[in-house]
Amino acid sequence: MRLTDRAFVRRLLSWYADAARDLPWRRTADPYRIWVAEIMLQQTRVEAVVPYYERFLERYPNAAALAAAPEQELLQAWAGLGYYRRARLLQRAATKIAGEHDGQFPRDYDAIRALDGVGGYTAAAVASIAFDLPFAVLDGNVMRLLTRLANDRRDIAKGETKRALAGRAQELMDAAAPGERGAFNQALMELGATVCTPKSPQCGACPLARDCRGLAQGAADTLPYKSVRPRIRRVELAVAVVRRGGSLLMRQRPQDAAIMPGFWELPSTCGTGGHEAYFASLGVAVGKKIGEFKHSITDRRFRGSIYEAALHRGRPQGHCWISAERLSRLPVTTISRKALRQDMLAGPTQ
DNA sequence: AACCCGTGGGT
DNA sequence: TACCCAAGGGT
Repeated sequence: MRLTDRAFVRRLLSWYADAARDLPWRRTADPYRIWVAEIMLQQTRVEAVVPYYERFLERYPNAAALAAAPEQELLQAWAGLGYYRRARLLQRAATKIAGEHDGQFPRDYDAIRALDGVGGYTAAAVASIAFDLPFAVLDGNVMRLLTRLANDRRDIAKGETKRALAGRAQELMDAAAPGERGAFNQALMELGATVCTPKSPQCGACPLARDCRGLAQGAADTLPYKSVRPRIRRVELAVAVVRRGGSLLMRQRPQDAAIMPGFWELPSTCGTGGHEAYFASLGVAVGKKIGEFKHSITDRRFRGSIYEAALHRGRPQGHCWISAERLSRLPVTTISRKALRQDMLAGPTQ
């Protein structure tokens, strides 16, 4: 007996009613708060978002407050969450809401989709969760779930496959009743995130297991198939910690930098060999190595060495002395925060 | 379509 | 250790 789409929806919602995690953004009906959550959740795990979410909303409780935020303060609130373009696009969209929409969050799909930083996924998520509109989401969780259920071995890196899966997700959404749309989308993603996981899926706890063709073929954990493999670039990095009293020598990344524009960082240079020469050109004398760190940024793998250092000449071009007090209110790159943490462990110098 | 953008946790 | 990949979007 084939599972009808309506039965699929009912079984999934029944499971979700019991199994849904209690998450901060599930305790509100405010479209602004739901939107902020969805932006933070883009390519980012729930556990990483939670500590940022409440703090961010306390600071920026509505679109007008977000639109008015100083950029450095906004980036500081986002620092460590990654994909920093999201923060700027979020603010641009908030300005649009405060202006063009008169402070009212747009209530139809096309207007939501037109907001900066909102693509197909986020527009469907906000439209369904905040306004009960019948738009199906398609994210990594849903693709994994659907390909496993159908034992579908098509390549999810291809647009054609994604369009087909989006069509299937929308068919299922069309079987959801008014009042169920937001929960249905969240239930699909929740099942993908907690049961139908990429590795070692918990098929014994899955409400759809007896209708899963991937499981029947013993192949659930080999799906989905994705052709593209990223190529990894390895980068060596040397970082200098220069202290003067309670201040640190820092520099600000250019506004047009590809990575982390506008963020503050310790003086640093790529490559293993020539870091002394580079630091010398700044007037910085490198002392002993006080630590190491690792860090990944998308396809780059940084291995860093941290050096204690001193400045003899004047303050080098483009660098500033920043007190710890002021630094706490500025956006600092994660690499520099890791280096400073290591420096503190090595023993705070004078 | 292909490439770019962070970060942390799981295996 | 090395790799995978997550509630994606912009260009």
